Amino acid sequence: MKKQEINSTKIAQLAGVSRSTVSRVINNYPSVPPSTREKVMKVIREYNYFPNMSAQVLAGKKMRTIGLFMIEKGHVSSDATSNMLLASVIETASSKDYYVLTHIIRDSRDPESINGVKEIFYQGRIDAGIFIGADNHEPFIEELIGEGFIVGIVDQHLPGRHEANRIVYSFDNEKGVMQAVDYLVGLNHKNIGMINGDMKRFAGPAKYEGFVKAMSHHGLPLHEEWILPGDFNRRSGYAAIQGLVQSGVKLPTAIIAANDSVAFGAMKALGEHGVAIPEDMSIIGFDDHVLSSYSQPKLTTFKVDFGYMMSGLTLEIIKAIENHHDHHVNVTIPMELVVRDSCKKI
Amino acid sequence: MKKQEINSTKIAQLAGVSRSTVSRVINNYPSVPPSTREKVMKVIREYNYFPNMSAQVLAGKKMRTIGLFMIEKGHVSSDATSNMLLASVIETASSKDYYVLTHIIRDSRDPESINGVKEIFYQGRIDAGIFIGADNHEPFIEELIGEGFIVGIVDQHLPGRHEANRIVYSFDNEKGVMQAVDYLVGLNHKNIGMINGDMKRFAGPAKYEGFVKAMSHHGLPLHEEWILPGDFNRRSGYAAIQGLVQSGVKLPTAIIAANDSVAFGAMKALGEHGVAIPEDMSIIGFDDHVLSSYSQPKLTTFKVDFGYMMSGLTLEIIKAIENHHDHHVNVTIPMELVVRDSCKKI
DNA sequence: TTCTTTCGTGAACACGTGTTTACAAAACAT
DNA sequence: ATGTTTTGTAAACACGTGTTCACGAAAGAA
Repeated sequence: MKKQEINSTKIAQLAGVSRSTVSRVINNYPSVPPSTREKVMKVIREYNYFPNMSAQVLAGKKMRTIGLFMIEKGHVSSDATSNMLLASVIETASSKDYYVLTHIIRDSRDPESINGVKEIFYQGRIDAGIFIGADNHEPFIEELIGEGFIVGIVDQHLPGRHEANRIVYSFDNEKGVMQAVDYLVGLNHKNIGMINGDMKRFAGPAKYEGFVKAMSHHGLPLHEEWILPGDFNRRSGYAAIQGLVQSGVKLPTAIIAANDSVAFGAMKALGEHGVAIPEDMSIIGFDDHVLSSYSQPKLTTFKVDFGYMMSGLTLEIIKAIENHHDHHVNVTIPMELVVRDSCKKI
Repeated sequence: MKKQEINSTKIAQLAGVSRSTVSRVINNYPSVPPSTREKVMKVIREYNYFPNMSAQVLAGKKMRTIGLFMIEKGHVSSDATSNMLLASVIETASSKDYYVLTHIIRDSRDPESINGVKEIFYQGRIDAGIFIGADNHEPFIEELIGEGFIVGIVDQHLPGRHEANRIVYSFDNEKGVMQAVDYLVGLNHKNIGMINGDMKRFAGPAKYEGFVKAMSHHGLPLHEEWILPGDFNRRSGYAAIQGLVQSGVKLPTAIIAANDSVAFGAMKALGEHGVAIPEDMSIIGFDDHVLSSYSQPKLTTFKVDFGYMMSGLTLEIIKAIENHHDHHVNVTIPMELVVRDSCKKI
């Protein structure tokens, strides 16, 4: 392990200046004249010298590293989405000369697991952390914010919570569902049901709120038996329809699914019961999953720009790191209806 | 930014011992008696103290961080595979208390791009790096190994290259293709063609070697016009078949594709020309892509265990980091034939 | 020319930790 | 009771860098 033997002292000796001057050259101090600067730079380039990061950080500089924490509650989300989220964060960070430390949280209720996360922050491995897939108001995240760490959260919204160092980016789930209801009403639907997602996550309650508001706005009654629980998974969509059919109640003419996976599950169950889509039942999803344009029929859904979201969040995080004064942001991003073949005018 | 105000000196004062003793407690020195240890640990826990990583590294400890470099030559590989590779590395590293810094290399021929990679190594941000998607004998990787950095490479094989600090894990592409030929010969095929992958990558030449060897072993002639170039992408499989059909030469009765994507492209082109699979043409792929069991017909292919590969590679990398003596490994992993519906006895 | 200001740079200190050295106190052996 | 080993801990140094402070040299002003 003979590497890393070159340091700023050696560079200083070779260039015939003091170590301070080397440091000034590296950090672009204007006081050093061009002749000296070039003399030092020549040696630096020749010896492939890069300042040691640990020493720089110890001396007060930033790590230039962002932690990316992906919370995966049981369900393995090995789909293309998390890949895109990750790529977007990495590329955006990279463009600002920042690095990304990726970490997977298998179970955010396991003390051992969250201790590992706290360790990363307290050890000073990262300047800030981004959490993906967190429940609303996850205690250990609140604790980190309370300790003064900079935290970015995706798809979460805590009304009234605008503390320093909390950067929140969310999609406008509420307005999305309202738009979905508007669209279905425009197709003459009056009996509209919903399969929601996990109510502990932000998107669940938000979508519920939107549904209630929109139905009330159109003067339509709310049938409790058509508001089905789910957890954002395909299986839960399947189970919701199964339960609904087996309960024997009249079916709605349209269903809003919390996301495309749920919609796929529901479509499978509906197919098995001989309910034709969109002839007998219109269905609308969320997220514009890659498979949505391959399903049978092609799924009408809402397109959400994950790349835009993560890029914006990452830039805001970097701003928070570099600004001394405390920084907080709460951005809501609209989604866009993509009309395909799963809804029909009645 | 009031955090991180707690350090080992404070802990020492609060526990009524010297800073050295605190350090000894943290690093599990046997010389400190249980009473003292407990006294110190109590304060450490109470104040949520974690040693500062930068200071530890500066004092000689390891970063406990592995760089994961994903080389993406133009083609965006946003598929499930890279996600699994990443997850496997992170989980394995995490189990040994190591962290992963993920970096995307958009173009490994761009000097700016490779300078960014070198910077990560030379700054001491990582103890070792893993490269995914590298060409054989990529110059900047060789340079890093030459500098004494620990490097892990996936799916590469440089005969005779067993230098220290080079950890190579590859699938046995050569034997895989030989097995494929054996299987097809067992189905009475004699006219066997191949659509290969990028010859600059390891898997390309290895598969070609295997093909030549196996055909010769069975005493079958090598038809040069049936050995088609490709680059591991769906499009290249499509183009290969298009070219073959348009050239007017007699078609083989079976084709070995470099991977499943290539096979899918080939199947699409064959379908467009009215060639039925497997009736008129048998086809066999590699990698057991998630879509392979959904294609029409379901694709016979070779299953490769990426998780096993990355996990093994990561563990070996950690061994190299922690062992003082130089370490090198070159592991070849077999693949397993998965028979589905795309090959037929003639 | 002499005094003042600007410019350039070296010396010294700080950051937080691991480790080596040295030394006192306790335990043991005679 | 005295000499010897063991045990536990404190003080000092090292790691590589950024930054402050002070000071000499050069440039400008009177």
